[in-house]
Amino acid sequence: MRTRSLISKLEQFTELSAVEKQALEDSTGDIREFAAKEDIIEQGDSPDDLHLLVEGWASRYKILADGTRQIMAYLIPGDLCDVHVTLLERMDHSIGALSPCKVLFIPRHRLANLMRKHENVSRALWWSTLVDEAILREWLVNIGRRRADKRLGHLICEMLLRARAVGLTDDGTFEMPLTQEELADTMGMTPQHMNRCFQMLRAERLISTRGKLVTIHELEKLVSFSDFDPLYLHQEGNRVAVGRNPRAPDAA
Amino acid sequence: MRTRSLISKLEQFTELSAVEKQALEDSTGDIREFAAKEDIIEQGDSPDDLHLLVEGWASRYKILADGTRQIMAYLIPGDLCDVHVTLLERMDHSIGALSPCKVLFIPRHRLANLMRKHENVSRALWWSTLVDEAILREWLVNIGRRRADKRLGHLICEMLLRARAVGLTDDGTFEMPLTQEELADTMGMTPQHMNRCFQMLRAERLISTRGKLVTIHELEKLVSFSDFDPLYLHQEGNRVAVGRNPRAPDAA
DNA sequence: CGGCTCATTGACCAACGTCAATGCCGGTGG
DNA sequence: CCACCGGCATTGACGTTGGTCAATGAGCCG
Repeated sequence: MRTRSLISKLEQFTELSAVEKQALEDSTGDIREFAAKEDIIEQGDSPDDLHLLVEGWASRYKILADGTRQIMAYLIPGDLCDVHVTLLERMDHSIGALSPCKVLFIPRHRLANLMRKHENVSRALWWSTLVDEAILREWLVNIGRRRADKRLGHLICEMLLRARAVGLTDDGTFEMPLTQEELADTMGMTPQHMNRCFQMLRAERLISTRGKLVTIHELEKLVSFSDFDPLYLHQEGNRVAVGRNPRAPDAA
Repeated sequence: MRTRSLISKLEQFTELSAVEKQALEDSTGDIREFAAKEDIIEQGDSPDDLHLLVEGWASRYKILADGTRQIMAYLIPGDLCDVHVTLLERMDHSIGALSPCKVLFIPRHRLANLMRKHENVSRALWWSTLVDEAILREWLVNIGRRRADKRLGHLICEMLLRARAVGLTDDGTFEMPLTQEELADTMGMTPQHMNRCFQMLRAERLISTRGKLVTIHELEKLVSFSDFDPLYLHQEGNRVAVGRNPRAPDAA
């Protein structure tokens, strides 16, 4: 099942029948691999296929005139890169692999068929784009109104819940294949300051790291430290979910 | 024509036939007025009608636990407040009037009919939500990566172009019915600092203000000062548009 | 004339950026 | 096996942007 993680995510919104799942699976095309730092889609492209991230992490980003970068979204397995772009002639930003990635290509016409035949799948896909937008809004809040250390805490909470929804967590620990520089470019700061933030969170015993593995010792403490409210993720049973794992990790 | 500004905006994306325009107009319901600072939609609501802003400015915002506010979008005439919410059970943020507003209510079932019958209108409406999302991404870039004074300059450029698209500008001047505090809550700073930013832009002769009227003396200077690239607004003939008025202001 | 909201000012301070090293670690060629 | 290299993490000193606090003014309205 190459669409396992997508389905796992969509089922947070609505139950899908076996037929629907199969139809989704049957709509998929090739899988292509991308190396870390490679672009999956570049600004100016107008891709013919929908891109589904199956493995690895990627980012939506823009490069400014002065060469600085702003990352506007993280994509993890189960996330779609460009559900919509058909309507805008060209991408106004790029999507790049943050770690080695596997990307599933879904020809647009097959997607269109799928969505026409399966109302339920169609709604679930739209739901996922609405959640993406909600996440974007929350990032704006995060950058606009929270201090650097809380900002990092907030992001870590979010990524834990998102990773959990696609079965990529092991209790309070998950892999976050990002450099501190990438995180800095996400949260509007410098790598040096990002580093200081990590040290604060570690000193407060809110998180610890080993390589790219992050572990959150007591999610509730980090949640309240970071003023995190999972409502915006629109995950079913959200509030309950902060505390335990709502679904058994999928078998690999 | 109560949908004049919406149509004016949509026609940046595609020409609409007289029949389509009429169908859009016929789908509308009541108009309601809101006073400045009044909420049009509150967090937690799940509205039955689509809300189209016809007059005045409104904002999408969230209030944080510590009482601070983050504004995540400005809505001006022609903008839709909640094209989608049907799919998410409840609003994860509020929409409030910034100035006295007139809001046109469009019953969801009529909208659904309209979109079913008129593919072209449907596409135009989706296009407008995609543009909203693109704007949101650009705001993230703005807050994340630009210094306070450029941030303000960037926003002013954007609002000029958006206002122009719905016939609300008079050359380089337009009404921006916002307090400095609201602007500060938009761009992640304090009102005091926002005030300093205004003074910088005025000192550089990039803008001047009289009451709520803002005038941009030479758009090109402000554009380059603010590192503004109108691509993200996905307005037809964008690049040309920075400089002259692409359409004659609609007769009132 | 108060009383309100909003704009403006100035002194001071903290968060965060800048600059310039240094350390760490995994990978690679010899 | 080991020296070296390159990318990333970390550190410290110091500078700047923007926040805080506390007034003062300016315009509007009953």
